[in-house]
Amino acid sequence: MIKKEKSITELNASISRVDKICRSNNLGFSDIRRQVYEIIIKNNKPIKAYEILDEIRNITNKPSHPPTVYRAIDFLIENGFVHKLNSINSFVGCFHPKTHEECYFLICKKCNLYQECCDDSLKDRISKTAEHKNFLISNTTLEIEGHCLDCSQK
Amino acid sequence: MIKKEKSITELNASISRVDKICRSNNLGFSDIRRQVYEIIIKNNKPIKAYEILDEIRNITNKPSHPPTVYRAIDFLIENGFVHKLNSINSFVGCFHPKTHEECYFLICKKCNLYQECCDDSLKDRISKTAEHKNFLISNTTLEIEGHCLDCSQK
DNA sequence: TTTGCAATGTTATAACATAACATATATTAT
DNA sequence: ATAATATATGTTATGTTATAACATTGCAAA
Repeated sequence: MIKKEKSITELNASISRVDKICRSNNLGFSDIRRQVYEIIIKNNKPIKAYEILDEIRNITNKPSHPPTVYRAIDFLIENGFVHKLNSINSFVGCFHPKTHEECYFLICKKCNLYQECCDDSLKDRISKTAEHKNFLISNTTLEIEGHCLDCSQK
Repeated sequence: MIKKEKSITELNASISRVDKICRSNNLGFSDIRRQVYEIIIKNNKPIKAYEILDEIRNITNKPSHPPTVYRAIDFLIENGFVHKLNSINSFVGCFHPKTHEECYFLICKKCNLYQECCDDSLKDRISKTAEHKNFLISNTTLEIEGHCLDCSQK
């Protein structure tokens, strides 16, 4: 998928963007929440809750427990800073929070990298499909698994 | 969603359709697999693995264990007779196995009923999106959660 | 008839997630 | 400043979902 690692600069930009959003919306962007967010976005690939927990334990050298991580994740998802990939029980950062509600993904089974694929025509098509069945969407899971160009060529 | 229960006739038709497909493809449609399939399709709503397990235990009055159920489910999914809804860790029957690969769903959060929404334009849109990113699809999860007409009117 | 294979039984445990209650920290109203 | 309130975190325990690993069974081909 040739997804280069995010630079420190990019990561910091993401963090301060989230920080700013939190300030202006009166959301507490606590140390734990920031740490979890940072761990998720630093990781190039979807990361699992217990992997995050391990990282936290490594960083802080204090006992940490699942609820700590899951609570932070909940906060981050609620506010659109992070997405859950249901098909692989993993989490990814959102690099354009608040710019759109739904986010769709391509997930490479081989290299484990992912891409967002949130184009409007797809979104429209999904809306129309739901509309046609008189269905009121609250959230959409679209996860396309397969192989990225790189991996399918090997 | 006003989804009426499947009639006995419809259920039997489904079962014998699967049976036929299995025969002609040399797939063993064993008692357990048949039972699990039947439990899934009889249930109007998405059903969970452990709920299936409970049913099996009730029916057979013998000790049954998770692997039994999961193995049957795996078989049924592999052959397109059943789908997993990743967003709610549940399973639903497929009433048109082998007619198309991917299957998309509308899931009502309130009444828990679901509908398939496998229209071609949606499928095409997804294919094009993946193509555009040079991505080779192996399987797609599209689950739209929200409220059906019935439930949104209440 | 034994060898091989597919399916199932069984035990144990891994992986994912939350309930419930205690404690701490921040905010606000007095 | 202080009590009252709300928000966030710590901690223990447990609930839920899923699989590994190995034993057993039953059937079919050699």
